Amino acid sequence: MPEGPSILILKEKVQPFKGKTVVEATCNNKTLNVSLLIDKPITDFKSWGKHFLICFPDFTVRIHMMMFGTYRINSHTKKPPRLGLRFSDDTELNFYACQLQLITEPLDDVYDWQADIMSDKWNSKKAIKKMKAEPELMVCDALMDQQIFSGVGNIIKNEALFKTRIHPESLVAALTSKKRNQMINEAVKYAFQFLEQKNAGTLKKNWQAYHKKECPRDHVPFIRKDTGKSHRTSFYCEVCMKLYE
DNA sequence: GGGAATGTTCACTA
DNA sequence: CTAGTGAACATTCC
Repeated sequence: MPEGPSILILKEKVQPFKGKTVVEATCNNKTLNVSLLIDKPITDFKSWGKHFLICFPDFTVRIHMMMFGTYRINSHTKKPPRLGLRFSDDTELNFYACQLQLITEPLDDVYDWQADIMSDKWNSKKAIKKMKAEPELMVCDALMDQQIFSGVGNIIKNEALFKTRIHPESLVAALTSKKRNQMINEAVKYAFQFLEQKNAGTLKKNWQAYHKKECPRDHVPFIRKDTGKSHRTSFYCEVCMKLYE
């Protein structure tokens, strides 16, 4: 479910609920005091990378889908939802297997919108600055760092590195500035392609690296390895992807 | 049944 | 104190 583009799709789908007032709210664990939501209007939906934000007048409910989160709009599954919202016109929103958090601070104090790769406030110069502050970071970890590239997940990481021919264990400081800029631009570009392809149902079909067995360029087996301090799986080709170190 | 997977945080140890 | 490890959560598929 996660990765930034999927959250944008969710945000788009719930637009009809903007302005509706919650008449009933349930939570299948104790992570959110749902009585706070009763009779409160949803003022907006926002997102920051993988965070989905339901805004109310005086607070925000943060939903993180983690690995397995799902949702249903105007329907539900057999299991009680982690967060279930019902409205007076008999419509409902249900979220499952997700992490909930109440945010009472102003969102501008909590989130650096310029770090969200899919936001129109995205600022690549700021990301470069953050990368320069951690020169020993491997690029696989840098891309997955939500404070630098909010919204990037393991799929976007693998596809962007393959397309730009950068070995995932390359060090940030060793990249040429040209290569670094290519990597950043490709991550952003692919995130939007991800969005389009997911909507078209062609996402998996278009993967060139993620979970692939061999390199489509060189037809040699991909290396599949836990990389970096994040220990997330990378799929890469030692023939065409250069290691900068 | 075991293992893996689009993710993150926290407790614990060396 | 810090870096690294393992656990925890939760779901579905093979």
